[in-house]
Amino acid sequence: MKTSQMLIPTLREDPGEAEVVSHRLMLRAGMIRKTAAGIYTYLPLGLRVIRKIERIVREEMNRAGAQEVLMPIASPAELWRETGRWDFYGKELFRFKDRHERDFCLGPTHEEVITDLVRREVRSYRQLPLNCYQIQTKFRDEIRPRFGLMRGREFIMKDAYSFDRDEEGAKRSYQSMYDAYHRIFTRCGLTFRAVEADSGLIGGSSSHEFMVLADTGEESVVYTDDGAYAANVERAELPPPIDTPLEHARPLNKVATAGVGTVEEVAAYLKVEPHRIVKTLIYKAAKELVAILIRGDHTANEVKIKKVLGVMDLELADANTVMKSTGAPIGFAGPIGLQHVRVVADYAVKALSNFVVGANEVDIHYLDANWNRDFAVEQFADLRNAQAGDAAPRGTGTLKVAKGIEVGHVFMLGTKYSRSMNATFLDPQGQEQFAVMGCYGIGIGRTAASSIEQNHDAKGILWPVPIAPFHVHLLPLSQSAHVTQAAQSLYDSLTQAGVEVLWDDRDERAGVKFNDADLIGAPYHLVIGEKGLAQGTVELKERKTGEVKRIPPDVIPATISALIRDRA
RNA sequence: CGGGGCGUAGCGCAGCUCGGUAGCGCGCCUGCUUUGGGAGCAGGAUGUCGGAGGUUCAAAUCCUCUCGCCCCGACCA
Repeated sequence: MKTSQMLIPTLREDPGEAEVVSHRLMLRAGMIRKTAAGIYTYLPLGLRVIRKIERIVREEMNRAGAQEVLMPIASPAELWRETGRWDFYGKELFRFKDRHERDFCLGPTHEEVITDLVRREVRSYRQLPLNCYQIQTKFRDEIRPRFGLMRGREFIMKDAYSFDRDEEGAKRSYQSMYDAYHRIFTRCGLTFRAVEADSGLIGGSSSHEFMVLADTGEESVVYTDDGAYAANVERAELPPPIDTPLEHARPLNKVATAGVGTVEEVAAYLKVEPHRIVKTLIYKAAKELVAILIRGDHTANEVKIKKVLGVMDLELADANTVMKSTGAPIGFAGPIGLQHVRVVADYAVKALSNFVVGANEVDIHYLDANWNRDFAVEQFADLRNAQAGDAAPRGTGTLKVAKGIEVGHVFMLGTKYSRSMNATFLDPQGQEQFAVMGCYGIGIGRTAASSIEQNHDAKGILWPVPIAPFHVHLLPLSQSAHVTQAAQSLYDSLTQAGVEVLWDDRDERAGVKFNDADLIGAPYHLVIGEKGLAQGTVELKERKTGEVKRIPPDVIPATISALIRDRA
């Protein structure tokens, strides 16, 4: 392709709206443009990358025995009402009505639609296992879309759904998708980690997230160096403390702590370590108020709290509610003397004695509080996020923390959807059974963005060969006849050899071409200049390393084909 | 939804405090020169100042409402 014939609107300056690297570079390289918040148009270069990733995904899905289908984007509310998700999915579901006032939504995921298909078409165990996938645009009206393709409201996703006769079969399907995901992200050139995850809104029993390790990631993962354990922080289970004898309890002691409310302030003011402070978080759990006790240096995990309390809705109480229920402003709540509020504490609190708590009075804290003497704890449980240095849940070692971008997620669904939608088949004994399901997603655009997060430098993108929009950027530095002729001949021979070439045929100065080429990030640049041609060579530059080789034009096609084959 | 910020030429921004001709850089168009890391000179085009209403002789500027966007927190591929 010639640059002059492609829409590649590169930007010299960073657009004001973009914060993270991948978003900035995709805009600057002319790959995407925003149409509305979280909704993007893919320009030719961006689309080429998307298509490359899709191709890899297709190949691996097919290899794993999944079949491609294409479900509708619009789906009727009835299906969603069957599983309860019409209400449960909430505001994130893009809803609309047709001319007859019937409710529809734009699909955020397709468990309902595929299960509806399968319950109609699958009668016998002989038709199972079945695994269908699609690559399609999804819609989720995210509270806060951000970071370009990283979190859009409209995005391209590969979603697959497996149906098996039994739990054993479902596990095999799950494993086969898990393995396929490994191959996909490896082929895309990403550094990633599969971690244990929570199954969230989709539901089901077990799940893994595929996390691309990058500082801009919105997720935190914990892992051990030996690789024996890796999980989303939200998910990582922390065991109860080993029963060690508590210190001798000192008398309870009230102290003035004027104007210091946060753990850091209290710690500094009273000269105690944050881990000797217990913070009391007042939550609204469904209709009732609950005090959650967490050690000062820990953070609460709302997913875990929801599970322990058995509620769906959980939010921190507002200032007024805290004032009313504890008698003091936020920052001074404590478990001692608290009325009409359940008290649930994290395991770590159980191992503490003589700690600091709020006194439910303005500017007052207690020193040397003890849970077994001064107040009643209804239950101790795992309520906090794992953090660096915690003991690993299973096996040996301590946990480390890293930031990650979730590019894929695999779930064991069990019979959650087949039951609620009555998707059954007849087993060999003629008995009706519910199909055992799994579902598997990959964010295609997010995968592209993640690659940029991991592969870029100050000048632009460094695409890995398999997903690069072009393999080679051909850069003739003059408009003279013999340079143009050399470019044409290289373009022809490379194209014939199956190499994808972007030919910068614009009448621009060398600097402009170099800078655009660095920005766009094709793995190889071919520079054709008068000087080189006079010596019978052109320059082959590897974008990533900057390494330059001067090579006679006639051996270029073979050289580049070999390089690309090695890295594909 | 809560908190913070921004909407002025294609892009990046100034002008707003203190009302009075709408500006700068880059890009774009024409010509000449130049041509290995974002050229020089000369000439030129481009604005409902996000929108609506109000105050005023006069509004980008002051007031009210509204829409959009970005950033920080609770959701997810």
